[in-house]
Amino acid sequence: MDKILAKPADTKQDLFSIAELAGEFDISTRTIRFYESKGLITPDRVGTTRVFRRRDRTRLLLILRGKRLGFSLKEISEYLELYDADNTQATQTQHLLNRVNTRLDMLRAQKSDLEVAIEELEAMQGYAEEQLKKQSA
Amino acid sequence: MDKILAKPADTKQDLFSIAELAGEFDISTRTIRFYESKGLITPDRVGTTRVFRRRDRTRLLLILRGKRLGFSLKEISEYLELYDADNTQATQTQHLLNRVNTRLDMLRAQKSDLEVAIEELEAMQGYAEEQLKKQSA
DNA sequence: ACATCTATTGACGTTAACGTCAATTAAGCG
DNA sequence: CGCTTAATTGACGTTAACGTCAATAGATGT
Repeated sequence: MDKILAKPADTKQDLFSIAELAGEFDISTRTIRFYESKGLITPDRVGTTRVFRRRDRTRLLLILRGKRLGFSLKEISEYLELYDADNTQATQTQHLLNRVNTRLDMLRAQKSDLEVAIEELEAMQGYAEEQLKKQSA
Repeated sequence: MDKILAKPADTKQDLFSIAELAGEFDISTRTIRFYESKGLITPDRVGTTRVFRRRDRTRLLLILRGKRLGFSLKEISEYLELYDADNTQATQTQHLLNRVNTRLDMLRAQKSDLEVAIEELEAMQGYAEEQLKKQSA
């Protein structure tokens, strides 16, 4: 496993080492390199050493959130593309809008699934609490 | 691939073949057997042929929803256990309640992640639409 | 200068969640 | 009763998403 040492995060930093980001997000350096190999992030190099800027740090945040939401790396990479789309040409903007709307539909469907699941569990919770009252009475 | 034939679903059915369920939920029969091998569902047998009741049909629904929400089969199986927990003994009910609450925490965290993602995309949507207006003007 | 971190790359291993294929067995029907 | 269709099991293949390990190169502290 990687050490979680790395430089003391002096506030307002805008360059990061692979170890810093791994420590901050609690993932392995290998995972970060893997994401790079998949084109999800594109750190600069100083010699052979990777140097990460805010952009890739932000991308890592989005990647991890995407994972928490159950999306595959492929889906996440499509999601990330939305963030650096070209907005100078109307047709490009229109394409972006279409893709954003498609994504929104997916996320909203997922949200509605989630809400149903939550309601069901809340019902179970209510039932269980009621049972406990009865049984202790 | 499996044929999507199977019996005409006479309403109020409470027994199902593997092919019917596969067709209805648009998954392969192999997947259903795989879920069984993992203990997620426990169809009856008539000879060697699987016969599914409403219980397993419902479980399939829950499994698929769990998958849409990005949970692993292992997590889903724990989720399913909540549905057939023993509620006759107070200590069991208390355990159930604890596990339900743990699940609820997970789902609520996910929902909050989702809401942030949706807001971000809605902002992008608004921005893109504005751009298009400007460009067409 | 030397040992010690830290990083890089490449090769290979691993787990989950299926799919594909083949050999059998069972069921329905004209 | 053969024939076709449907179902079962087992063996093996596959893809995604990493982890493990080894060899090597740079940077760093003493």
